[in-house]
Amino acid sequence: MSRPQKRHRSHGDTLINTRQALLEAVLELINRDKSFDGISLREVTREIGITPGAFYRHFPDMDSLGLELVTSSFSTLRAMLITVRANPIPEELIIRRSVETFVTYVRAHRRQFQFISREASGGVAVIRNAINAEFKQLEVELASDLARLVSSDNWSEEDLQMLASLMIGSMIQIVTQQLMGRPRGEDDAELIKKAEKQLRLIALGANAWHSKEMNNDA
Amino acid sequence: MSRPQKRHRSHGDTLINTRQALLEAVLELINRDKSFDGISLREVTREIGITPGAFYRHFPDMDSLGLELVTSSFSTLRAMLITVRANPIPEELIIRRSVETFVTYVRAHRRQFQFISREASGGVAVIRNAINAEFKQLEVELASDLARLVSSDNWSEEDLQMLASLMIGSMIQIVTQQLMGRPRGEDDAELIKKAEKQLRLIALGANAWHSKEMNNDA
DNA sequence: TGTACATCAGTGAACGCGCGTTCACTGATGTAC
DNA sequence: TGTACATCAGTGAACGCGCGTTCACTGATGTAC
Repeated sequence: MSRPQKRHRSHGDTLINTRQALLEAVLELINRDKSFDGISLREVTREIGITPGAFYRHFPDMDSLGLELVTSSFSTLRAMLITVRANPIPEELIIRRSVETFVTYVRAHRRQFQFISREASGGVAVIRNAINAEFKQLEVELASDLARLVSSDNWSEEDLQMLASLMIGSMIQIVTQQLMGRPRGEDDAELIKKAEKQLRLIALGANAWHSKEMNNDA
Repeated sequence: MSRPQKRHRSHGDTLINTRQALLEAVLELINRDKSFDGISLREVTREIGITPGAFYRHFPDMDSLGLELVTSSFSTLRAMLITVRANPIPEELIIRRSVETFVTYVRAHRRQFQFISREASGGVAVIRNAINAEFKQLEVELASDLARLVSSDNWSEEDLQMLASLMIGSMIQIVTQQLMGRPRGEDDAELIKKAEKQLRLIALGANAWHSKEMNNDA
C-alpha cells in the first residue's frame, strides 16, 4: 500500500493541462447522456481526479467553461470550412465533397459536435444563445459563398440567407440524428447518402428558383 | 391569520386535477429555461404546492412524467395534421395553408413544443428516443401523403422518405428557432415567410428531381 | 552551484442547502346498509 | 335519512447524500542573487 500520491503541480507544468482536461471531462459527460444543465461541478472535477475547489483555479463557474467549449468547437469547424473553400472543386462534385468532408469532421470531433447539437436548444440560455449566434454567422458566410455560385442578380440577399439557412439546417438535422438517437437500422453510410440527396434536391430547387421570380411575391 | 389550509383531497375530485397540474408544472419550468434533466422532483411539487411525497401518488418517477408529456404533445400535433388533411386544398395553396396552420398550432401549444424541441436532443435518453420515434412516424405518414401528390412512379420509397424528412426537418428547425433563441430583430412574420420560401424551394427541387433520374446514381 | 523567496495549482475540511425516497398519519369523500 | 367503513390524495418529518463555495494550508517549481 503506497501512500496516496499528492497531485500538487506548479505553474509552467504543461505535460498535463488541467484546464484542457476539465473541458474534455465535460464533453465526456455529455457523451454519457447528460445535458450540460445536469452536470455538476463536482462531477467534472471527480472525472479528472482533482478536488472540487481546484476547479476555481481555471474557471469562475461552469457557464464560463461551457462558453469556452462553444468557442473552441466552432473554431475547429471553421478551420474545416476554410479548408473546403481553399481548394476549388469542379462544380459537379461540390456537394459530394462537402458532405464527405463534413462527415469526416463530425466523426473526428464527435463529442464536440454532440455538445453543440445538444446545447443548441438546451436549458442554459447563455450557451444556447452563443451557439445560435455561431450558426447564424456560418449562414452569413455560406450565403456570401453562394452568391458567387448562383446567377446572382436573380437572388435577393434575403433569399440567399434563406437558402443558406436551409442547407445548414438540413445538415445539422442529419448530424444530430447521427449523434443522438441512432435510429434502428440506419447507419452512417445511409445518412451520408441521405444528406447528399437532400442537398442535391435543394440545389435543384435553387436552380428553378430564380427563373420563376418568386422572390417578392409573398 | 387563518390556519394554513390543509389540501387533503379524495378520489373522485376532478375540480383540480393534480396529475395534470404536475405535467403542466414541468412545461412551465422548461419555459423558464431549464432542461428536463435539470428539473428536480421537489421543484415540480413546489410549483403546484404539494409535498414532495405526494408526487408518487401520480407517477413512479420523473421519467414517466416526461414520457407522458411526449405522448400528449404529439397527440395534439397529430390531431392538427388530421385536420389539415381532412379538408382538401387547391394545390397552389397547400404550402401557405400548411405553414399557417402549423404556426398557429405552435403558438397555441407553445410550451409543449418547447419541451419537444429541447428534449429531442436532450440528455435523457429514454425521452429523446421517444421523441425521435414520433418524428420518424410523422415522416412516414407525410411520405405516404406525398406519394399521392408527386408523379409517384418516378419516386422510390426511399426518396419519398428523404423528401418528407427534409420538409419536416426544415420546419422543426424553424420552429425551434422561433421558440428558443429569438435572434435579434427576427419576428414571427419573418419566420413564417422564411418557412414558406424554404418549402416552396424544396417543392421546386422535388419537381425537378424525378425528371433527372437521380434516384439511383449515388 | 547553492540558497532564499515568490508563485500558484491542488488539498482537505467545513458550511449550509436542496435533493429523492420512505413512512405512519390524516381527513375528505364515496359506498353499503 | 343516518351510520360505519373503505378509499386514497396529500401531509410532514425524517434519512442519508451530493451539491457549490470558502479558506487556510502545502509543496513543487521557477527566479534572483
